[in-house]
Amino acid sequence: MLSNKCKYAIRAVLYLASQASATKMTHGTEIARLLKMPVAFTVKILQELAKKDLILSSKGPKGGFYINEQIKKLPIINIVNAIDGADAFHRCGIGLHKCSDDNPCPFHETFKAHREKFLSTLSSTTIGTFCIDFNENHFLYVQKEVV
Amino acid sequence: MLSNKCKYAIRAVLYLASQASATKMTHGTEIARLLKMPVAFTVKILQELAKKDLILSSKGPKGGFYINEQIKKLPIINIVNAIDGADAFHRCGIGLHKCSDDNPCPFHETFKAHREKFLSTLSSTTIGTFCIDFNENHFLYVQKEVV
DNA sequence: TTTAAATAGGACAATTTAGTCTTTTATATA
DNA sequence: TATATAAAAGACTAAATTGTCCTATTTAAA
Repeated sequence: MLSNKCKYAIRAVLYLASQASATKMTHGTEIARLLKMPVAFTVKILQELAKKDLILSSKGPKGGFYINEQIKKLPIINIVNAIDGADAFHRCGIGLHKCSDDNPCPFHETFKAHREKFLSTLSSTTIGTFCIDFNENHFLYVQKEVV
Repeated sequence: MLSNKCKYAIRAVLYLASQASATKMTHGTEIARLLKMPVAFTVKILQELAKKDLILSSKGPKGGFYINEQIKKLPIINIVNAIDGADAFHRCGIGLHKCSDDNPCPFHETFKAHREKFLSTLSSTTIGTFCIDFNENHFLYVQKEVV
């Protein structure tokens, strides 16, 4: 459904949200270390998110990435759209491009229902929802083991 | 959710099901051509399915791939398990390996609920369900355009 | 029995995704 | 102002996925 890159992006933004009460910045390396994600790749993703105005950044010492009130109002789906593209949630479950409501594949109904529900949750949940203390919700973000 | 390879596999098996009334064999190249899928890759997938006893094959002239009554009883999920592995339907929506019912990520409930629904459809729908005439249901299988 | 048509098997190539490294630019602070 | 720290940018590398190609084996039928 979502690419690894996109999953990393969501986790990183959720982390930034958890730090947002202090309007504190965290640099990319630190975020990657805390969330146990690949360092250089994480920084790349953060830079991409910043360029697309989904997070904010500041260069130099004490710099890093952060979010503000405006960004807290954005839904999580914006991250998905920015990283995986807007059609990530409109593909047929068995890969038929011509599959549609009018021309449904055998799994169209059930698959669409699943996809749409997940989509609607991502659309109605804002980044601000996750402005809760990181330490309290550690398990939400951190990959404790790699499979 | 499913890899391209797996989607090709499902479409190929659905096609074989549509031909099963005549217990007719179709060779790999023909299946690929009819379903507009990459030829060599399709044949590879068919061979893999045959090796895993999800379809039957016969070498030589007039040979090809086909299914029998026993195979018609198998659920579609068996194809997914054979190609993508059994855990394809048990991964967290945002990639957290430690996410579970006890330790749910923020999207756990909604994602799981509908993933399970899709899984259950694939588990309860047998290959035999698709033993209907190919020509009548052409649009189900054929990729009419490549995006 | 020869031939041609098909699967079986495995090496190989291309593409996409995932990830690193190096250099440049901006900025806080000593 | 000098220095160190961090993002920005882009080239590069690695791994996984998606495919192709070639050779061997089996088998139906002329």
